[in-house]
Amino acid sequence: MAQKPSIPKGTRDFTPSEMIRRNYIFDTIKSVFQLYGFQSIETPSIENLSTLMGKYGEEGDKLLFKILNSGNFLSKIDDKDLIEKNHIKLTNKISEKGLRYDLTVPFARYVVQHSNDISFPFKRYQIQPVWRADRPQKGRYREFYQCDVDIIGSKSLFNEFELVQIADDVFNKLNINTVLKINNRKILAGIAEIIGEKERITDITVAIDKLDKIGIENVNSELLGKGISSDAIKKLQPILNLEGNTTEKINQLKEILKDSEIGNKGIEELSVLFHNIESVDFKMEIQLDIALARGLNYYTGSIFEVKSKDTEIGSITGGGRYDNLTGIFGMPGISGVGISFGADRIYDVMNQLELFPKEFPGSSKVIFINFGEKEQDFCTPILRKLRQANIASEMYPDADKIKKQMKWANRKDINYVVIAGEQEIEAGKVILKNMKTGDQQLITPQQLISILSR
RNA sequence: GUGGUUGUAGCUCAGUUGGCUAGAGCGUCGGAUUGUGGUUCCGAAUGUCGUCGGUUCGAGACCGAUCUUCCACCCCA
Repeated sequence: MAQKPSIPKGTRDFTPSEMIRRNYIFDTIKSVFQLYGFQSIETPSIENLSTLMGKYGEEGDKLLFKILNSGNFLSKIDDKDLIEKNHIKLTNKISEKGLRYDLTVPFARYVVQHSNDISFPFKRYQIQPVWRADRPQKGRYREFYQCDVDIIGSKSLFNEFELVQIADDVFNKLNINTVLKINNRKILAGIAEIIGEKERITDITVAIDKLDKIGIENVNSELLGKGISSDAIKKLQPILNLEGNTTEKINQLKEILKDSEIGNKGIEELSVLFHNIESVDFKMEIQLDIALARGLNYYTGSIFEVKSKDTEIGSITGGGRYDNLTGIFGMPGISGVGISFGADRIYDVMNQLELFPKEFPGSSKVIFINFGEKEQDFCTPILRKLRQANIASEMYPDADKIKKQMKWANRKDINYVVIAGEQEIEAGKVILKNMKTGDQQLITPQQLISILSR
């Protein structure tokens, strides 16, 4: 072998046994989505950069994978631009397409583009890979799958409630212990307003998002470093120190935010959502978390995040409401809300906690040992009948040594082996061997089908 | 993007202050058993020591670059 081939940083190959587990996650999530009446769509991997840029904040733009224009992309570039080395300016001229960064923005684009064919509210799910030019770490990949569900064209908070139930269902089915954190962007906006730093909402939310991780002292010093007035930081302290259950927190916020119109709106929304949540039993823990901010710029109302309680992997699901994403594409006044399940992180959590079922129906139920041409001819019609009876079955393709064939069957976790050599064929029968128990019996092909049908 | 870290057989990893022919376990393959896997026993194969360059009589080990891994920051699923 010359040079070993490799794949780009932050990407992965998936082996058959990994795919069995990944598909288990995808299938579970998909079945829950369908249970709630969502329909699937797909969009292209690449979008026009004009669609993607400016939707994820400054940081997001940097993390977009950009695709070079075809042909001689330098032919129309001024020497001046090259010498200047302004990479942002130059990038705009040599690249007009990029890999999608999430599924929500392409979805908004899709909705605007297909608005004539959609009857709102539109409920869609979408399971596809996304790409981010981030530096990889554990649980952080450059190519990963998101499983998005969104309802667009409805302002009702019942949609938020549905999404919370979907999250609970998914993680119950996957057996993952989770906590769902809920907050509302309008409350964050209200807080910024009340403390007199209305314009600095992004800096403020980014800082208090770290409260859990770095503690109140460090949050304060980060805010100070960002140029937030010490007076404002002082006013923020009681908010960061909110305690009690959800109702108590909401009541305190009502008092704190009473002079902020947007803050009041946020509290009203939260109250409605939590009222709904209290009407149903949930297995996951659900909490109001004032410190939850979420980085994506387009959220305007409810925001969610789900964390696994038993690992350090970080958030495995996130989402929120966006009031004007379609507006950017020329179709204002359409509100949407959605959440996104991070399949790869869910995989990592389940793997780490050994939550995958022990046995998967990932392989054939039965395999025919191949003794040679004559025997193969004898088995072929039986094999066909088995498949017509919906029994996953296969024949080993070469007349290799029995030992090798048995070993191969064993490694593929195939439960039954059919042995039909000269003696069996003469009797018009086959040997069925149970690989778990080692038992074997001489039976007719008819009996074989009825036994395996059970 | 900033700072650090890692790379030796298919996999997990040893390899002393630079010194002869680079090792182990697991797996793979062959045999014991030419019609019976998973257990047991016996045997075998496997490496441009990530890559390129440098220092040295001599480099898996030291230096530089590059790629990759993981970690922190940033940000996020």
